[in-house]
Amino acid sequence: MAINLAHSGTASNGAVIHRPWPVIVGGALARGTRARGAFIPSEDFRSLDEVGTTVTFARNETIFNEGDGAKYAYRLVSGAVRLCKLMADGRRQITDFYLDGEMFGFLDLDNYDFSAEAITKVVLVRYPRSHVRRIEDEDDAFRREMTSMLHQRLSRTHALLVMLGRQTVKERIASFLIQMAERLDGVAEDSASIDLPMGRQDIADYLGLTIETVCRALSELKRAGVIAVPTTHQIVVNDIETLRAIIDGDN
Amino acid sequence: MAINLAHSGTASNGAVIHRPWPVIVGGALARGTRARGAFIPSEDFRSLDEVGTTVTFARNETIFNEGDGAKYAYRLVSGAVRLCKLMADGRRQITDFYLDGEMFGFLDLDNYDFSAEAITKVVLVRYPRSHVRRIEDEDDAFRREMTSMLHQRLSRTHALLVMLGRQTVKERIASFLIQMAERLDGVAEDSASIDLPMGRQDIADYLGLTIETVCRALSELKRAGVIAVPTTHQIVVNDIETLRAIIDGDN
DNA sequence: CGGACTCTTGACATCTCTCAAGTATAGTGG
DNA sequence: CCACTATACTTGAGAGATGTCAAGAGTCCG
Repeated sequence: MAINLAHSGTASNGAVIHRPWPVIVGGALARGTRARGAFIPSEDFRSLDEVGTTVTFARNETIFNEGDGAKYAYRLVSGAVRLCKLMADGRRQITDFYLDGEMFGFLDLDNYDFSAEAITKVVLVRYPRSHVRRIEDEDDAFRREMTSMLHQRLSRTHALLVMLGRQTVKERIASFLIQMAERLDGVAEDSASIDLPMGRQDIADYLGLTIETVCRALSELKRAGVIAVPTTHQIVVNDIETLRAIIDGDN
Repeated sequence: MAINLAHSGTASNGAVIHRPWPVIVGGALARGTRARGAFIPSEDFRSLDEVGTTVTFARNETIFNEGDGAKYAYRLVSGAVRLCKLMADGRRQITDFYLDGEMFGFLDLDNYDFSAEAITKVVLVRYPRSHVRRIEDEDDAFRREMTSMLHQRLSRTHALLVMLGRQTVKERIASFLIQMAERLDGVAEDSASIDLPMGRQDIADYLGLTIETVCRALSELKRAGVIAVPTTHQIVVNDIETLRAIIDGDN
């Protein structure tokens, strides 16, 4: 087995190509596609199906760079992707993570607005943007779906803006954990196990912190019994209420 | 005279209603509507003209609140507006400023995603969203314009994300000043005078800082001769090259 | 089993915030 | 038009939080 990552269950072998659209269990899609901010395709996207090509990227490989001509749009079959902005001196800000089944690269204009990198080994389906644009022109429902995705993105970005500008370290970490629990797992009633595909440095670059600060915050939550950390990439939330309380400003 | 603000020249009297579309001097609109991130209307928006109502808000008045039903879209005739997100305990993050001639409230879904407040006395034209949606359905060019505005907003928000997550105080202030110089003034060859409509607290809430930190950073630039501050709301950039160098990481 | 990488922890430095006082500015009413 | 009061801005001193540097522990993968 290659990498000890969360999404291995979905399959990282060739078989996945026979089931290109993610299977949504329960009523998850109906319940909250937008609320959860996950860009999971609806019926409208099936018209793209025939023109998709399956491609694979290794861990830490670059899928495209900021400023590149936006030739393709992508749908994640398995694995996880980070979108980032780089500063001249190497400082990095991750603007979003994409997980299993989500779509990206559909919304950019002529050039990509940021780089996309594979966090784990990644399998994705790639669609020519020219084709996407044609469908956009022809199909009202598809276009509405795209606009809706753009709104979701903007809304998610605004939430991150508040985190970076006005939240403390504890609050950011708590927000991040709950966000990931909701996106990865879905149902998080009381206790949830989160399998994080990304490493500590990625979390740090997403939350505007250093890796050491992320570690310390997680350790503190562990010490307080709020979470358990069986392995580096697995986090068990024992007490989600405390996490929620932290977000609401109870330090 | 009421308020010592930048945009008094454009007129804050009733006469402005006879000239509802901003007059763009020189080639400013053609040169850089998108590049500058200013949402200045194009021809496509004229179809809205008949249904607009002029309304006025006093300084610090709320135009709408986050979560309110998005009944109207707005175009700023004169004055300045801030969009903000509030946390339960009162912490505030400003996500964007809107200046003279720009449009806002067009892009939200059913409910506004943030509050809008008048920074100065504000004159704006208000359009019913139902009408906007109808035009959107009927007019391809208009719809494209809206999508383009949405992209601009997203791109601007990403830039702010990098500032909040990874830039130092000096870098943020320098970025802010250059951004404002470009948006308010346009041509900033060597030295530029910026008339800031917003106060220090607004700048702080935009850049994720405290008001004291903003003051200190400005004072330091003043001491170094990079800027002059004739009045609180007026900033003269003496040495834009140094500002640019600061952004690129030369501290 | 071993080397490379990632994560964790500690000690210390630095930066930004907090609290507090003083100064300047703007809007109000005489 | 001026004086007054409220508001906004500036500056200082000290506290607290986060970053930096460094070492050690853990984990992954060949």
